[in-house]
Parts: sequence; structure tokens; C-alpha cells
Amino acid sequence: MAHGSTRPTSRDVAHAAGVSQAAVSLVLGDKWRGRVSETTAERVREAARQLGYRPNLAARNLRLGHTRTVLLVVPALTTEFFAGVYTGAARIAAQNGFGVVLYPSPEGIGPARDPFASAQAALDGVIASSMAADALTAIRGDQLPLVMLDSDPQGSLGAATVNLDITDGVRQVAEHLLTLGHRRILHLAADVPSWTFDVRARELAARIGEVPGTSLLTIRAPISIEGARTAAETALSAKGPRPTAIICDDDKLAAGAYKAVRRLGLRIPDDISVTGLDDLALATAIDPELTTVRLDAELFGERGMQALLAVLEGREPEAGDIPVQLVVRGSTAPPSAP
Amino acid sequence: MAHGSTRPTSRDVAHAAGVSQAAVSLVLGDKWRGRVSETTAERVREAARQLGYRPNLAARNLRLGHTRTVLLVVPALTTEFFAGVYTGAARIAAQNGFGVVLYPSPEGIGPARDPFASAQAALDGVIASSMAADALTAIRGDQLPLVMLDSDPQGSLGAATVNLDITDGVRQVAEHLLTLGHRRILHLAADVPSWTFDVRARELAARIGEVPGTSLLTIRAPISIEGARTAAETALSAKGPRPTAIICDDDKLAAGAYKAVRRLGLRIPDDISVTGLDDLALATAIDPELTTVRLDAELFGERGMQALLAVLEGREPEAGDIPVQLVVRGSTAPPSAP
DNA sequence: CGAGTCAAGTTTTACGTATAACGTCTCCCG
DNA sequence: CGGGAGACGTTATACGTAAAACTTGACTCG
Repeated sequence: MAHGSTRPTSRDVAHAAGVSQAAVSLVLGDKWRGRVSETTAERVREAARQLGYRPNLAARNLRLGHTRTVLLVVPALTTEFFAGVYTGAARIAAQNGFGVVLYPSPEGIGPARDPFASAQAALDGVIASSMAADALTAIRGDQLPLVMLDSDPQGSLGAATVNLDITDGVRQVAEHLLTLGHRRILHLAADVPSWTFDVRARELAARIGEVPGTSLLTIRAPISIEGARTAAETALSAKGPRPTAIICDDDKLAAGAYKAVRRLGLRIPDDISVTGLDDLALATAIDPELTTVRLDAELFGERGMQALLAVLEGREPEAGDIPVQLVVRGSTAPPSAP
Repeated sequence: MAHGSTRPTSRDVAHAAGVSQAAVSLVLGDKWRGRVSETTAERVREAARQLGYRPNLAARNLRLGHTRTVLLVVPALTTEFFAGVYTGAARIAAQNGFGVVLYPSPEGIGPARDPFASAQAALDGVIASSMAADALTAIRGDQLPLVMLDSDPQGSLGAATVNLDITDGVRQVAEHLLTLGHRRILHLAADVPSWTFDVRARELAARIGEVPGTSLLTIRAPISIEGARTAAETALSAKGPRPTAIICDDDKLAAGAYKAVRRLGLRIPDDISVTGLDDLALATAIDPELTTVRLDAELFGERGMQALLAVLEGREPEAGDIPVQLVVRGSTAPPSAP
């Protein structure tokens, strides 16, 4: 396994600089004020540079007992949303001398089997998003400090949670459509067992299902454009009065709904309105541009990392959901006269 | 930093099972055939289970001198392409007892400053994609085995390279459009310094620029829908004969081109044909569906990991570019009569 | 029966680092 | 002039694991 010569150690640097290994550690660890002379320190730094010394992280981690590395468990990275979450988390982490390692759950959104077998870095904590309960308990078994993203605050076994205010987003969507005059509404839901999707269904049922004179039909589809198209096409072809609006659990599903609508020879928003949730790049790529709920993925990641840092330091994580905002674009309009 | 009680070590397990620490290491490391009795082994395993023992990876890595962990450096994860690359790489890695850690270069496509400061896991090797030369040399300075993805085989400082056969893909696109009868072609290029984009320009110049009776105009845009839209709109509004086809460096740029075309009141493919490159989900979300070149991201990742494993074992990596294929959809058609 | 073999462990060591604990030497002040 | 106080280091140790080297006892076989 040895590729060429072995990497230089702090002892090599010490020998080259004519000092002890301890001195090297002090200088390079920036703990030398008043313990090593400036000239000696410079000699050590020069020797390190010369040899291309890089500390052995395994040894350091072992000695220190922590790694200042955190694992971010996300569903498969098939949209840029979790890229944003990562970016935000990594920014806060870097400001605090931490690193972030990504573990994209291979089987897509849903339960991850064993993040730790795969991401074999030694970890100080975990930020996990949208995971099923079995994987969650697997993680908890590890006793690692844990922050959950977009999960049921009650059911998270006492882990800290950071949530987007999805409930409010859904409320805004419902209000928008009701104000426009829609009464027959189709909910195109993600066929994924996750709290973040349950919340959408729950809020929609409360906001629309209980308003007199409205009807709410829910159908489920896998989160893919083709899956959503198929499901939506079936639902729209059913006999009986056609819905005048489709609320989709996310933007990708909305893209599928667009295709279904077009296939049936209908027009958005004239014949039917469509809404999404996420505000991905996709939302403005399709025509007409999609009315959707903007989620601040980076802020989400930042808040997640801040919460984890709080847990690590024994502080109480900041409470409060992250606000979201409806972005009205061209895919919604009042329903045409019946 | 201590959260509750400290984690159990192999010594704790040994004590609980009434054996030495070495015996625990042998049993759990599966090296005990003929060294420890079956009954003792079972006792050890039971004790480990009871205590919830998890080996300290930092200590193991230090002892072993390697981590069986590899870093995958990718541009910011704003499309699902690199998710596929990761998936493929992780699959091969897992089959060989390796883990993969992701480092998404924070500043987007382009040079990454210091992957190692951030991804502070101890590493055995690196797979790096589309990086500028300065970051490359920084990595090389670390003496880590390196595999480059989609990079100039000549300029990679002797690192192994794995490439998609982009040249062939571009050739197929050019041939497709020329066969349809297009003669005035606009090349919407990515404004990013990377070999993978240089190759596109080079091949296009050779295949179209040198055919008598054709014209090829190249404009550059940042890889974003809005950036592409702006650039394309400007180019299409210029005086003189309008191009009849736009070849885009990737699908995202193509989505921008769609918007530009629509803004100018033109139709795809009737007035103008558009092609992409990647075959992302986006390609079938837009209307009409995009003619593009399908890249097998997972195979790309697999081949990258296989090459790195070869390097680690002192073998010669498999040679040969990964084939790509043109997928003809509704965005290309013969040019309308002038 | 004595040497060799084998099973079933144990003792010991090394990996590279960070840091606590321990010298020196010089200077300065009462 | 005696000793306390820096300045400038060094020595020694521990982190948890894997594995080489060693021990012990029982059994085999010529």
C-alpha cells in the first residue's frame, strides 16, 4: 500500500529543525507564545514547509478525542436543495473550525441503512434529514449528538430538530388558490414516508378540506417527473368535474403535472393552475414559470449546523421554524368560468 | 465536550467478556480462526453487543496507516449529474470495503481552495473532477493517489484520468444538425475554464467551423438559466441572418436558450433547433423535450473509483473513454425554408 | 518418553500527536 | 548573594487499536 516514500511526521520535522517533537507540535499548533523563541519557531515552520509536512489526522483525532467533523445525512442529491443545505452547514462549520462530510442516502429519499459503515470518518455529530425511524434509532444507538432536519419534534427521540415552516407555506398556497376562486383542488403528494410530506397533507386537509363548498382529492406519486405525470394524467382523466388547480408537494412533481396537463390538451394557467414547493431552478425553467414556495435551503443548513454546535457545547439550540414564502408566478390564475 | 459517559473501548469489552483486549481485536476483526475458541468468540461478540461497542476509527486508522476512505471532489451539486457520479463511485467503493466522502467545491464550478482543510477526514486517495490547475497542484502536493475526471490527460501531472467521450458526443450532435440541414449554428458555451468545455469548443470548430457553407458563432454564458437566457437573447437579436440551431454546452444552458427563444416569439423546433448535453431530468421537463447527449454519470463514477483502486494497488487503470449517446427528442428539426 | 504440533489465549509494541510535567539557564531584586 | 521568576525547551505519557511475538498446556507420534 506504500506509494513511494512514507509521509513525513512531526518527528521528521523536529529532526530537520533540530528540536524535539513536542516543540514542533507547539509551534504548528500555535500554542508557543512564551514557550518557544520566535527564531526557533520560524525554523520549525520552515522545516515543515520544506518537508511538505501535513499532520496525521488519525493520530490527532485519537489524541484529541474528537474530530471536529460532522456528518450530514441527506436524501439522494437529485435536486439542488440539499446542495444548498450543505453549503449553509459548511459555512457555519468552517467558521467554527469544523468540517462537514456528506452522506447521501443511496436508496433515495427514505431510510438509510447504515451511514457509518459507509462514511467511515470519525465523527463528532450528525445532522440528518427526512429519515425513517429505523435509521434514526440506528444513529441514536451511536450516542452521537444529533440534529434532525424537517422531522416531527415529538417523535425524534429527544434529538434537537430544525424545521422549515412548511405549515405556513402550505397555508399560503391554499389561501392563494382559494382567494383566486378555486374550489376543486387536486393534491399531488409525494409517495414517501416522511414527516415533511405528512405535514403538507395535514395542513391542506385543515385549510381546504374543511372549507364549505370545496373539494380536495389527494393522489400519491413517486418523486420523479414521469411518476408524477402518470399519476396526474390518471387523476385528471377520471370522470366527474375536473379540478381547477393542482397543489404539488414539490417542484419536481409540478413539472410532471405540467406534462400531464399538456398531454390532455389543456393549458396552464387558463384551464388549470399548478403550484409547487421548493423553488428550484426547475421552477423557472418550465413554461409558464411555476408559482411555488421558496425554501431557504442555505439558511436551513446554517440553522442545522448552529443547532448541532449548540448541542455539542451543551447549550440550548435556538428555537423557531424557518420562515418560507410564496412566490407567485405564471402558473396560477383564477379558474375559467364553468 | 463529553456527552454523558464515554464510549466503550475494546478494553471495556475485553473486561466484560473476561479476556484480553487482543482477543477482542482478533474476534471482532474476524482473524480468530484457530486462535480463539468458538465459545469465547461468541462471548466476546455478546459483550460487544451488550455494551454497544463501536471501534474508534481514529485509533484504527492510526494503527493501520490507511483509512479506506476516499475523497470525491465535485463542483457544487447543483445538478443530479454528480449525484450519479457519487452513487457509482460509492457502489464500487462499498464492494471493496471503502467509503467515499464528498467535497463539493463551495465556489461552484472552478478552482477549489483547500479540500483538505474542510473535509478533514484522513484519506487514502482523491477523485477530482473538473478542477483548475492550481487546486490540482495543491492536491498533488499531498502525495495522495489521484484520479482526475474529465480532464486533459496530458496536463494532469501524471495523474490517472477517466473521461467521458465528450468529443464523440459533440460529433454526434454536429452530425445530427448538419444532416437535418442546419448551416448557421450558434454555440452557447459555458463560461467556465475547464477542459471538459474546451473539448466541446474544439470539436465543434473542427466539425462545423471547417465545413464549407456553414457558419459557427460562439458565445459564452455562466451556467445558469438566467445567464444563458440573457446571452442567447442578445445573440439572437443581433442583426444579420439568424442561426437556425443552438448547440448548448449543457442542459441547463439549453433551458436558458428555450426562454430566450420564447421571449423573442420564436418556436422550438419550428424556427430554431436546440440541443443540450447531460440528459438531466430537466431535459424532459421542458417543452418540447430536449435533444441532448446522454452521459452515464454512474458509470463515470464507477470507472473513477475503479481507476483509483487500481492506482492504490499499483495496477494500471483501465484505459478508454466512456461512450456517450445522442438522444433525439422534440427540440430538433430541419430548418424552415429561408 | 521426548520432541514436536496445535489450540487458545496473553503480553507487548507501535502508529503520530498533543500536552502535562519536568529541567535548565539567565536575569534581577531585596 | 540567594532565590524566585520567567524564557525556552525537553521528556514522558496517553489516546484505542491491530498484530507480532510469546506463553501455556494438552495431545500426537515415532
